Amino acid sequence: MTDSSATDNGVTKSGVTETGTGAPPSLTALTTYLLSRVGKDARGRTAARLAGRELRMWHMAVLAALADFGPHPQRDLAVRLSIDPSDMTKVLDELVARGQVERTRDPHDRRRFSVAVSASGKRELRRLTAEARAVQDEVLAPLDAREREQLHALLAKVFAHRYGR
Amino acid sequence: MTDSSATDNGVTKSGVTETGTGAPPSLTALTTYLLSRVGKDARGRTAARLAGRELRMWHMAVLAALADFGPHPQRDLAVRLSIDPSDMTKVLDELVARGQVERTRDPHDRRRFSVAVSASGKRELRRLTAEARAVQDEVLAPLDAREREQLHALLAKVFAHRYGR
DNA sequence: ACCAATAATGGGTGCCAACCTACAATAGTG
DNA sequence: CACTATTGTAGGTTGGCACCCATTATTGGT
Repeated sequence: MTDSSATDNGVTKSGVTETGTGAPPSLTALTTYLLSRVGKDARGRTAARLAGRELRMWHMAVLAALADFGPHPQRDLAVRLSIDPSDMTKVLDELVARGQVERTRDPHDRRRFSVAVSASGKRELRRLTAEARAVQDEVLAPLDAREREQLHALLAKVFAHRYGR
Repeated sequence: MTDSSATDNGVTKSGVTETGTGAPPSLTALTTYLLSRVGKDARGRTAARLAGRELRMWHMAVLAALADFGPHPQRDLAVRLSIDPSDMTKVLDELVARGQVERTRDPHDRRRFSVAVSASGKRELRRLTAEARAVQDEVLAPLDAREREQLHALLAKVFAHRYGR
């Protein structure tokens, strides 16, 4: 209690500073800490790659959602991805400008747009997922195939519990 | 290729909108996607709790580092945690104001501060880790003890590969 | 005694994600 | 038709995080 581990870091007795370099064990002991560090790293790396193609995460998410589930009313797309409708507008503006999604008025309700991914959008999505997988290989480098499966399964379980239906 | 899964979401034929609600499979298939989503969630929740105590992540990291490794020269502390020295100054200002860390001039090099955690700081850290563990229980709820160990071990391996030593 | 390097600080910048509000067009409802 | 709700849009705010630079005090070297 009085005595912490007390390495008495670098108190420079004789002038030489020996700084430890690792992360605090009381943090790395937390699974959530590792989770957020590694997750942030992964996110950062993929974001960097997407930026190389002038895109951000939401663009990819939108393309993926449309490719996976088919056309959506714009609003429902926002709901599905839990993004603010006004932000969705901006993301779609950009994707439309690139010709990667198409906004068409729903004739039965002219307030609504039906949003669909174009052929070019699908191609883009394929490129993006390729990049993402490359990042994945970087990040999961120290794990062998079986370990990767395990990790994926565990995360999927956690993910499904809160976000999956 | 021509035919996506095409659920033709909510095209409102008769007025009823049936919006799917899950995340796109082509994303959830990526381990890095799960990693960043779950990680972000974990980070967000803990951040929220810390905010309840008027603190942010860096404050906790600093307290943890000092508790784990003993007093640091301020600059080395910044290096260890990979934070900009000027930002470290600000974080420490706040912790000092709360009486949770102590800045004392190193008598052998009066440019330097030696930073140490106070008793009150250690108490705070204990509260914070308690909060963090609570969050962890929320997030990892669907996993049993063995699965949690597995997950932790896998993440630790990944983490160590880039950040450790 | 002088000079170059270093520690800490103060005061910025830019970026991004999340959120919020007001508004115009359109729809359904009594 | 009058009224209310909904859709998409425009615009702006906020908070965090990561940087970066100029300045000041102090050191160590020569």
